[in-house]
Amino acid sequence: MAFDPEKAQRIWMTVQQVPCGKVSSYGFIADLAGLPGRARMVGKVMQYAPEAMALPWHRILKSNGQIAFQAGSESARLQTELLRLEGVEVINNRVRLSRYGWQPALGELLLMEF
DNA sequence: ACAGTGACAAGTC
DNA sequence: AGACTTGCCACTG
Repeated sequence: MAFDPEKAQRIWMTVQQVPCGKVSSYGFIADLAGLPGRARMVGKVMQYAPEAMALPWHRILKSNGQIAFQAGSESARLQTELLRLEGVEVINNRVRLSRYGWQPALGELLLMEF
Protein backbone atom coordinates (compact mmCIF):
# COMPACT_ATOMS: atom_id res chain seq x y z
CA MET A 1 0.00 0.00 0.00
CA ALA A 2 1.34 3.33 -0.98
CA PHE A 3 -0.67 5.48 1.39
CA ASP A 4 0.02 6.12 5.06
CA PRO A 5 -1.72 3.26 6.91
CA GLU A 6 -2.13 5.30 10.06
CA LYS A 7 -4.05 8.08 8.31
CA ALA A 8 -6.10 5.54 6.42
CA GLN A 9 -6.97 3.88 9.70
CA ARG A 10 -8.20 7.14 11.20
CA ILE A 11 -10.28 7.89 8.14
CA TRP A 12 -11.91 4.48 8.08
CA MET A 13 -12.63 4.66 11.78
CA THR A 14 -14.23 8.04 11.34
CA VAL A 15 -16.46 6.84 8.53
CA GLN A 16 -17.63 4.03 10.77
CA GLN A 17 -19.02 6.63 13.17
CA VAL A 18 -21.65 7.83 10.72
CA PRO A 19 -24.91 6.34 11.98
CA CYS A 20 -27.44 4.53 9.85
CA GLY A 21 -29.93 6.89 8.25
CA LYS A 22 -27.49 9.81 8.33
CA VAL A 23 -24.92 11.07 5.82
CA SER A 24 -21.70 13.06 5.91
CA SER A 25 -19.24 14.63 3.48
CA TYR A 26 -15.65 13.95 2.47
CA GLY A 27 -14.43 17.23 3.85
CA PHE A 28 -16.16 16.72 7.16
CA ILE A 29 -14.72 13.24 7.55
CA ALA A 30 -11.28 14.60 6.75
CA ASP A 31 -11.67 17.23 9.44
CA LEU A 32 -12.78 14.75 12.08
CA ALA A 33 -9.89 12.47 11.14
CA GLY A 34 -7.48 15.31 11.84
CA LEU A 35 -6.73 15.98 8.17
CA PRO A 36 -8.35 19.33 7.37
CA GLY A 37 -8.40 20.19 3.69
CA ARG A 38 -7.68 16.66 2.59
CA ALA A 39 -11.09 15.63 1.33
CA ARG A 40 -9.55 14.04 -1.75
CA MET A 41 -7.51 11.73 0.37
CA VAL A 42 -10.67 10.42 1.99
CA GLY A 43 -12.01 9.28 -1.35
CA LYS A 44 -8.68 7.78 -2.30
CA VAL A 45 -8.39 5.83 0.91
CA MET A 46 -11.97 4.58 0.63
CA GLN A 47 -11.05 2.80 -2.60
CA TYR A 48 -8.52 0.74 -0.70
CA ALA A 49 -10.87 0.01 2.18
CA PRO A 50 -10.97 -3.72 2.97
CA GLU A 51 -14.28 -5.33 2.13
CA ALA A 52 -14.30 -7.10 5.49
CA MET A 53 -14.53 -3.75 7.22
CA ALA A 54 -18.05 -3.26 5.85
CA LEU A 55 -17.47 0.47 5.66
CA PRO A 56 -20.65 2.56 5.23
CA TRP A 57 -19.15 4.26 2.20
CA HIS A 58 -22.57 5.09 0.80
CA ARG A 59 -23.14 7.60 3.62
CA ILE A 60 -20.35 9.83 2.36
CA LEU A 61 -21.31 12.55 -0.13
CA LYS A 62 -19.88 15.74 -1.58
CA SER A 63 -20.11 18.86 0.54
CA ASN A 64 -23.22 19.97 -1.34
CA GLY A 65 -25.02 16.68 -0.75
CA GLN A 66 -24.49 15.26 -4.20
CA ILE A 67 -23.27 11.75 -4.83
CA ALA A 68 -19.63 11.84 -5.79
CA PHE A 69 -19.76 9.18 -8.49
CA GLN A 70 -20.67 10.06 -12.02
CA ALA A 71 -24.43 10.33 -12.29
CA GLY A 72 -25.90 7.22 -13.84
CA SER A 73 -22.88 5.08 -13.09
CA GLU A 74 -23.33 1.69 -11.51
CA SER A 75 -21.69 2.82 -8.28
CA ALA A 76 -23.96 5.84 -8.02
CA ARG A 77 -27.01 3.70 -8.60
CA LEU A 78 -25.96 1.28 -5.87
CA GLN A 79 -25.24 4.12 -3.48
CA THR A 80 -28.66 5.69 -3.88
CA GLU A 81 -30.26 2.32 -3.35
CA LEU A 82 -28.35 1.68 -0.14
CA LEU A 83 -29.27 5.13 1.14
CA ARG A 84 -32.95 4.64 0.39
CA LEU A 85 -32.87 1.36 2.27
CA GLU A 86 -31.85 3.38 5.30
CA GLY A 87 -34.67 5.84 4.79
CA VAL A 88 -32.55 8.57 3.24
CA GLU A 89 -34.27 10.40 0.41
CA VAL A 90 -32.16 10.71 -2.72
CA ILE A 91 -33.63 13.19 -5.16
CA ASN A 92 -31.90 13.77 -8.47
CA ASN A 93 -28.63 12.26 -7.31
CA ARG A 94 -28.48 14.35 -4.15
CA VAL A 95 -29.48 14.40 -0.50
CA ARG A 96 -30.73 17.24 1.68
CA LEU A 97 -27.91 17.69 4.17
CA SER A 98 -30.09 20.02 6.21
CA ARG A 99 -32.21 17.00 7.00
CA TYR A 100 -29.97 13.94 6.80
CA GLY A 101 -26.58 15.46 7.57
CA TRP A 102 -24.85 13.90 10.55
CA GLN A 103 -24.32 16.26 13.48
CA PRO A 104 -22.08 14.36 15.87
CA ALA A 105 -22.68 15.13 19.52
CA LEU A 106 -19.75 16.28 21.62
CA GLY A 107 -19.74 12.98 23.45
CA GLU A 108 -19.33 11.00 20.27
CA LEU A 109 -16.33 13.06 19.26
CA LEU A 110 -14.63 12.63 22.59
CA LEU A 111 -15.31 8.92 22.47
CA MET A 112 -13.23 8.34 19.37
CA GLU A 113 -10.27 10.03 20.97
CA PHE A 114 -7.66 7.25 21.00
C1' DA B 1 11.46 16.15 -11.85
C1' DC B 2 6.95 17.22 -13.98
C1' DA B 3 2.35 17.46 -15.65
C1' DG B 4 -2.26 15.38 -15.59
C1' DT B 5 -5.99 13.37 -12.95
C1' DG B 6 -9.29 12.50 -9.27
C1' DA B 7 -15.15 8.94 -4.66
C1' DC B 8 -13.24 17.01 -2.98
C1' DA B 9 -13.98 22.04 -1.22
C1' DA B 10 -14.57 27.02 -1.04
C1' DG B 11 -14.55 31.44 -3.15
C1' DT B 12 -15.93 34.57 -7.01
C1' DC B 13 -18.60 36.11 -10.80
C1' DA C 1 -27.97 27.73 -10.56
C1' DG C 2 -23.79 27.14 -13.45
C1' DA C 3 -18.96 27.94 -14.67
C1' DC C 4 -14.39 28.95 -13.50
C1' DT C 5 -10.25 29.25 -10.29
C1' DT C 6 -7.38 27.93 -6.58
C1' DG C 7 -6.02 24.96 -2.96
C1' DC C 8 -5.40 20.31 -1.52
C1' DC C 9 -2.35 15.72 -1.92
C1' DA C 10 -1.58 10.93 -3.60
C1' DC C 11 -0.92 8.40 -7.69
C1' DT C 12 0.53 7.59 -12.51
C1' DG C 13 3.12 7.83 -16.70
